[in-house]
Amino acid sequence: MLTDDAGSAGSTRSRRRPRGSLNQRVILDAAFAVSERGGLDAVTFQALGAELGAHPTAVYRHFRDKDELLLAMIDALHAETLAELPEPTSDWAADLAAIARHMHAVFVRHPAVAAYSYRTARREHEYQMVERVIDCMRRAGLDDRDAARLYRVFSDVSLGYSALDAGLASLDPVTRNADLLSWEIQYRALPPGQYPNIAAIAHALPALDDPDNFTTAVDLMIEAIRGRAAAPRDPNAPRADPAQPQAPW
Amino acid sequence: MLTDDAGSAGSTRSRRRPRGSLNQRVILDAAFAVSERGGLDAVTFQALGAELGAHPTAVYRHFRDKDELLLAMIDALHAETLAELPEPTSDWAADLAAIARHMHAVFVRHPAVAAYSYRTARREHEYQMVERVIDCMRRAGLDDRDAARLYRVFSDVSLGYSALDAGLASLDPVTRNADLLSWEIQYRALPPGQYPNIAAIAHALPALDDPDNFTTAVDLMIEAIRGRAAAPRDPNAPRADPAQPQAPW
DNA sequence: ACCTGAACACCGTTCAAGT
DNA sequence: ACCTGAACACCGTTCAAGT
Repeated sequence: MLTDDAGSAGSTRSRRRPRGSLNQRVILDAAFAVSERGGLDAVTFQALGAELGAHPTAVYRHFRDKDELLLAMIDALHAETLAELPEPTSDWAADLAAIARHMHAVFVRHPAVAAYSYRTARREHEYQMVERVIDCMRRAGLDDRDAARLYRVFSDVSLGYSALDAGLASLDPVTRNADLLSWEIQYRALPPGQYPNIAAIAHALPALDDPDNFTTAVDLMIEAIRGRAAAPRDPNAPRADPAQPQAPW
Repeated sequence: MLTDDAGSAGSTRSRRRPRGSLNQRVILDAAFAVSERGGLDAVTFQALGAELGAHPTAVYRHFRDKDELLLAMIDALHAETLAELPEPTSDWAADLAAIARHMHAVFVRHPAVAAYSYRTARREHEYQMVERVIDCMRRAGLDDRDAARLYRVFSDVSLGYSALDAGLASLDPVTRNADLLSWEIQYRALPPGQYPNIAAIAHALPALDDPDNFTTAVDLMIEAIRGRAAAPRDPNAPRADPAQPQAPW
């Protein structure tokens, strides 16, 4: 005997939601739905209210503020990546490439949120991603110090590059095409006298959004990690003072 | 005989600006001043008006809209990088590292703007940065196709990583410290049974904002570029169809 | 406990009006 | 040509009130 008028007339989303049916999961789904249509800027409390069939400020009962909602959306990206990731194999390099490729794919699929993902989510699924990358680094044969450093660098490069590609993908079509075309046309029209190197290789320039750019970056990182795992550490590199024992974590 | 009341009382920024003294240069300086104090969100037309001693909408005479202003700010970052960059030497690898390091330094110095720099500025100073990076790639001995691809990847990694670090730096102090501390504390408190690899190398984890992270990323890229320049191209890699001649750009 | 209504102090952008 | 004033359709967040 709810005041629910489902099935009758009314605009697309104005169905009234029964009391108590609002929760973080439902709100997150609504936030992604809105962001997919109009970008992250479209994720306003008013839009969420309309999408959910609730009052705009009802969301405040479930997320302290907008930042809290954003961090939950970022963690959802990590969750989606993990869900699609195949089990680790015996090949650390292949596993590392798979992690990066899947993360990139998920980010580009949800560009509006991904463009904001320089924030540390500090949530469960982010921890699990970290765990898997460090696992690869240790299996590569790196010592703790290199494993820790290169985990961080590999993750940051993958994240930063994915965010970059997502940022491009999340632009409104008009702006994005202007950015993309500037590489197809504008750069090839630059005066060769002033820009001789651009002119010389303009014929080979990959598109700004060529997905091979990212995979090449990942390949380069793995090649370099392989080299470092094989080579002995540079004796000139700064070292932790041996008089200070390692902390007992 | 201007209606200028300089020197008398009045609030910090309310000096009235003489007609005709507004231009893109002056507005850009004001925009950076505002963004340095309160982040990019603080760069509103009202704030610009107050900073300039002019009506908020006066800016519209000089920039079509806010996007146009933002792109000009990004190009200003490239200009600042170029201004601080030493002349190229005979060592392409050192030159490449210098370009990346200077760009990163400028980005972290202007974090609010840099966090938005996934946009292609399509302006003079961006062109000059591109020219210099491609120059290094060609001096490394790469053929046109590799020079073009690796220019793009190296630039994107440098840009993406710099934007990531800038994003972290541009957070308000409270939020930033929460993100930073999560690596100092939260990650070391994770259950070792569930996260064995994190636990194993937690003692060696670099800080989220450790500048060596970025330089390590640059070093890895250069090591891999050096490897590719030395090695003959992989014959199994996909190749352009030799029946299709190169476009005559 | 969960949600709504109304209010507050903001935004970017447009457009007619002033000088 | 350059700048101002007023208006429009929005924002996130707070808080008292309803159920």
